[in-house]
Amino acid sequence: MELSKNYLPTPIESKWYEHWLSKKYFSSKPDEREPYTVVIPPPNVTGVLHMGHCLNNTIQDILIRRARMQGKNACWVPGTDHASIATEAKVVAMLRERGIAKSSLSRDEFLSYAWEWKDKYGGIILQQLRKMGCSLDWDRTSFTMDPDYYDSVINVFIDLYKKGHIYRGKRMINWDVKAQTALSDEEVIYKEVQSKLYYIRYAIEGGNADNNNFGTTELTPNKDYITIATVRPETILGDAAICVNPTDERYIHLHGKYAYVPLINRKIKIIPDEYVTLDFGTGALKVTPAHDMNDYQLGNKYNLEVIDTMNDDGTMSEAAQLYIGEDRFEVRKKIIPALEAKGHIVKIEEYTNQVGFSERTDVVVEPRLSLQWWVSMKNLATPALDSVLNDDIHFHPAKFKNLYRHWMENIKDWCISRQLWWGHRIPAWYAPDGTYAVAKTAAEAVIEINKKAATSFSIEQIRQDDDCLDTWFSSWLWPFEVFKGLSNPGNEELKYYYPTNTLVTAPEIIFFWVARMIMAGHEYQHQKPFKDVYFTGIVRDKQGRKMSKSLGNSPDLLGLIDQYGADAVRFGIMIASPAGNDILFDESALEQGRNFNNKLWNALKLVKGWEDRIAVTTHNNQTNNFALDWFETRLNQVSIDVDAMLTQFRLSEALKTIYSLIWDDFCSWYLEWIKPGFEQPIDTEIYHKTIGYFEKLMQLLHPFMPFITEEIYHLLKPQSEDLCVKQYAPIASINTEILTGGELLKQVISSLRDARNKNQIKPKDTIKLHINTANVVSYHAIESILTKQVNAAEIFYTTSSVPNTIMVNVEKDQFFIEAEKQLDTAAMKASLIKDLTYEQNFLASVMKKLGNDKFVQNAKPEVIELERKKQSDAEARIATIEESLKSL
RNA sequence: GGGAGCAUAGCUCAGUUGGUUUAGAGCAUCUGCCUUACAAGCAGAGGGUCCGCGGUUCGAACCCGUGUGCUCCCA
Repeated sequence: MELSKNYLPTPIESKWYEHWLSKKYFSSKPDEREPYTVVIPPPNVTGVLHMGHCLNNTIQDILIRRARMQGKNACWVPGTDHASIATEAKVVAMLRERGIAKSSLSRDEFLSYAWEWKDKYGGIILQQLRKMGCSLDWDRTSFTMDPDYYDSVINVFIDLYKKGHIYRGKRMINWDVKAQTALSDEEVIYKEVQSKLYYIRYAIEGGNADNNNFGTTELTPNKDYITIATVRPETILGDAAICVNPTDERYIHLHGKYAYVPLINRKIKIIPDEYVTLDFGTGALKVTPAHDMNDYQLGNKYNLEVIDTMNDDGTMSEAAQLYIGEDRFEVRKKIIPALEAKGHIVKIEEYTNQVGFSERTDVVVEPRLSLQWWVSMKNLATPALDSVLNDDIHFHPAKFKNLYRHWMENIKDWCISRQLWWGHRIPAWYAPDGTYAVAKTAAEAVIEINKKAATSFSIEQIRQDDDCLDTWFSSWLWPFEVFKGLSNPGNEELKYYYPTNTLVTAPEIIFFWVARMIMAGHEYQHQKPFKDVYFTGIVRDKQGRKMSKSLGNSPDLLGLIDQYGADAVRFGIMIASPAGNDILFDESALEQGRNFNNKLWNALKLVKGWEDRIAVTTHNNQTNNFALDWFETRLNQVSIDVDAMLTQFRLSEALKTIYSLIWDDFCSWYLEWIKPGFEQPIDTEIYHKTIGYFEKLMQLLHPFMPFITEEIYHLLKPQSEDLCVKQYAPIASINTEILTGGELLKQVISSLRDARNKNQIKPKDTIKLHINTANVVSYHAIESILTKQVNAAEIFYTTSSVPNTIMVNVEKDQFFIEAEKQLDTAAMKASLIKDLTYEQNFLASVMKKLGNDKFVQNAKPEVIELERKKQSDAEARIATIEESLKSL
């Protein structure tokens, strides 16, 4: 069979994915094996695959494939999130393109468009995950708005409400006065606007200013009046306080005093708070809790009155006292002359600021207080905090424990209502008089309402809440609801798969999602949802910027897979991504992955080329035994190391280790050592053992690069099973002596090659090698490897220096290279002196330690022992070098 | 404003409870090679004040303090 020059991934990848699917390797059913469960962080149903998904899902696939090969029942559950805000925004945009305004549609009409859209475009991302080789159990695909799931979300809302964990409360929202609807933050577009900054003076209680006529008397600033600056003068009618920085010397004497709001003469307090910046405006801030996010916070802190001066349509309300029923911008125009007439205006400045506009109607958004639904978090947080602090749930890396603790200890209540239609509709009903009830159906609600209300209402009179629940209010149920943990409580699958094993996610959603899943797990299953949480980093571009649409720096992942192959992409993203660290994505890592594929492919080609030349030989038996023993030991050692790394979630490091085992140890050393000469036969034992090693290497690498490893595994020899499900064999204990021998051999070869290089001996020119060693026997075992690797014609053993040769020292052994080449004794001497200096300095540092009484008294005996060994080794090396120098 | 974290080779990062040969890897760089698996390759080499300062210790990249610079999360 003819193998292509380079590895061509595309046809091979689709072939194997289809094969694995047809064999149902990814599908899992409860059985007697130990389960290993991972639930996918459900991507947005509208999403397309980006680098973040690629990283996250590659990691999950590595964990799942390894578990499967370890004999566990591996179950990886796929699915998507309805992503209320993002999806609704996309549907609205799609409708707009077709010339349909959301406001012209009924809720049901809008939702039917949304479902249509979801069925058409939703879940593309799941198809894309197949391209990456993800071994998900597709029969279990879930969606957060599946009928059962939807029901469970509503039931959880009702349950938490009944338990007293859900309540209604006020919150600042973005209000669109034209559409008369609340907007999510994402629907507000900030634009730079040329505004005016008005400086307005307020009379201070007990001063000489007449709030109704400032112009009449001589006034002293900050005694008779205080000046504030604002871009929204119409809101002064809602002022509840004036705030100054406590360190501001201009106002210290005014703390706790009162001032009067112009035009309406409301008495308001002057309060100190760090929130106010000293150098903006006059350093005095008017506080209007009903109409500004930050002022509302201040209002809460100081228990200020909330005076809502605006109606739903942007006109002034009765609470404003003046201009009732007139539009906010009209009032802004009118109020200035009114203030001027009474002498309140000090000056008016030009000012540029950011103003929020409605994405839908392009009118200025009004921050406004509104009744929203909240989850009280304190009780839910306690068990969720404990389970992480006491390591019932392990975070990787552990540094996120601190962050988690800090947040959970200062947790704030969760606002769960969203002014959207796409999502789980809040199961609350309102009667015209404001009485409300939480219930599954209108029929149940009307009964509840009539119990509470003064008059009796009919079912037609009550109206369901228009809002939907926050997306996270459904995804916090994900780890158990994908097994129908709520819709079918205590079922067999839930018992078998839950708690799941590992959650792989990004640290930026530790609070949005991870913490809340832990809470929901404890509340509804009385168990943690997962045992380990692996936090990935954020994938950034080469310059360290976040990937974003506007920067256009997100690579086209499917294009990259086409170009480099999925294995190469998986390699590239994993090779430098330790847990919790951001990844700077660079296409050169993908190239490295592709080159690695190619290296594997070529190693395969080499080995396949021997197939027709297998023979029983005695030739070089001893030498080849050394190569076999050494590589087998090395393979076992690395397998043990890799297993330990993966257990500790050090995935990147494990991959690097395997990469180096294959590229360096297997290809560069082992294969070169056993490679027969041109058209020479290969020993049958060597051949079959080499095939066996190659198989084991493919098995070790398979979780990281599933496609090429499966392909090579089958090309090595006819196989009765697939690598994908081949079980790892237990590893024999290892003989470290042979590893030391191998290291010495590598070092000798490298040093001799270096000497050849430096002395400009051409690769093709042979040398005669003389070895002065106390260990002749051990050199016999590696003699033929050495001969081949340094291109020696002959090897001699000697007990003294050989004149007119190039001298090389490795450890305690001396090597003399005899070549047809003029010797550069000066260079040789310089090199030896450099070595000598290094050794002498090293010895000096060791002697300094050993000469320190306190070190000898305090250090552990094994540490002292080690220092003594360093000393004797260094002394021996120095002696060897000095001897070489003398003979020059 | 509140909190968390990072700083080691040109770049990206390891360095596992302070001692394992005066700090390791990959990429990049330099030198020599088209050697019958692979130039997407082979063989070799060079490159570090472990951010600055102070402290603890027989011993610090690692622990403590402090300064500087950067990043992220929440508001």
